[in-house]
Amino acid sequence: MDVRTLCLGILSLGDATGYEIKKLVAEGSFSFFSEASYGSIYPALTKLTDEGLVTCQQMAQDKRPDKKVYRLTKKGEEELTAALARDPGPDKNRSEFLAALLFAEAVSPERVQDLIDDRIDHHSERIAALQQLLEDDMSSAARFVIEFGIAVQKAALDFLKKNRHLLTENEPAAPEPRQNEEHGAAL
Amino acid sequence: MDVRTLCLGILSLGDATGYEIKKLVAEGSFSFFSEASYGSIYPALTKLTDEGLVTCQQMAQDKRPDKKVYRLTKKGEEELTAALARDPGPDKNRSEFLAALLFAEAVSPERVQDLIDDRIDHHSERIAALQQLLEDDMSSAARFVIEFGIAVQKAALDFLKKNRHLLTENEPAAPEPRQNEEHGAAL
DNA sequence: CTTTAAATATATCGTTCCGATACGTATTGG
DNA sequence: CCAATACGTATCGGAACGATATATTTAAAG
Repeated sequence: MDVRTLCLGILSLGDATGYEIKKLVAEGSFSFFSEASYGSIYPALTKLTDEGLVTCQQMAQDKRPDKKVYRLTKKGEEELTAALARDPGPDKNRSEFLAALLFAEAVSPERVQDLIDDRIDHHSERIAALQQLLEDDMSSAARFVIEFGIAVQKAALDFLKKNRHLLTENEPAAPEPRQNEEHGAAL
Repeated sequence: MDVRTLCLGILSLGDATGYEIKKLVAEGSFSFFSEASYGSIYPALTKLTDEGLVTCQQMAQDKRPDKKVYRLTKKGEEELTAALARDPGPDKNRSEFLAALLFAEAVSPERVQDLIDDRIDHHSERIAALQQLLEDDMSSAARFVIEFGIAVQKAALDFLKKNRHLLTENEPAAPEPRQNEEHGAAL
C-alpha cells in the first residue's frame, strides 16, 4: 500500500490534516501496521487534491498555525474501493533488533540481555497503548485490527520473557565458521 | 538497518553473492524481519567493495553465469561491530491486509472472509517454512530468531482462526460517520 | 522563574530504496 | 515440447525516508 492509498483510507474514516494523518500512523491504531513520513504524506495530499480525489479546506486558527483539512471526494472513494479490491501484498516486518541478535556473535552476552530487556519494555508499552485505544468505541473492523495487534505483540513479549535465558551463555566455541562454503543448508 | 549494514551482517555469517543475499532475505531465516531488493543490494556491494569493507572474487562457472563472491574484510567486521553497538531502531510492521480490513467498510463480508482465509493459509505456510529451517543446525542466536518468528506467526494465525467470525456480519448500520469532526477519541 | 522540551502545523530536499525490467543459459515440469 | 523456474548481474525511474527549516504556544523541568 503506497502512501497515496493510505491517505485515502484514513480520510475515508474522517477528515484530517496532514499532521493528523502522520500522528495516526505513528501513534494511533495504524501505528503497528503502517508508517509514513511527512516527506511522503504532504506531497501525496497535494497530488490527490490536484487529481480531485480529495478537497482541501484552509482553516485559520489563532494561537495555532493554519491548517489544511482534507476530505475525500466521491472520486476518491471510488479509487479507494478499487485499490481495496486488489489483493493485498504480503506483510512486511522489519526488525533491527532481530538482525542485531543474529549478527552479534561478537557481542557480549550482557549487551544481548540489555537489548532483550529493552525490547520487553517496548512491547509492554505498545500493548498498554493499544489496550488504551480499545477503551473508546469504534467499528468492529477497527477493534479486530487492534486486538490482532495486541495478540501479536503479546506473543513477542511472552517469547522474549520465556526464552531470554537461551542467549545468556556465550556461544560455546562454535566450530569455526567463516572460511568459504557456508550458507549451504541453514539460514 | 540500511541495506549496507544488512549485507555486512549476512557476509559475517559466510561469503555470498548478491543473488544469494537476495535469496536469504526473501526466503531464508532473514525473510520475516528484513527485506532488500536487487536495486539496493548490488549498488551496496559495489560501494562496500570500493571502500574496502568487502572483497570480491569473480568466479567463472560453466553452464551458469559467472558470479561474484563477496567476503567481509577486517575493516568490514569493524564497521559491522560499530553498527551493532548502536541501539537498534524500533520494529516496523506493514500490513496491507490489516489496512484493507480497516478501510473496507464498503467491502462485502464474503470478500473479507476470503481475505482472512488467504492470510490464514499464508501464515501456515510461513510457519511450516520456518519449522523446516529449524531442522538444520545453526547458532543459538539463529535458532532464537527463527523460533521468535514462529511464535509471532502462530499468534497471528491463531487470532485469525479464532476471531474470523467477528467480521462475518455486516456492520449493523453504523451511526453515520463521515461528516466532519471525527478522529477525536478513537483511531 | 526561566529555560527547555513538546505539541501544533506545513513543507522541502538529498539520499536511500523499491519494483520492474533487461539479458542470457540450463534445468525441471506439465 | 514449451513454459516456467533457477541461476546470476545489473540499471533506472519513481517512491519513500529522515532530517531539517520555520514559527508559535504551552507544559514541564531545573
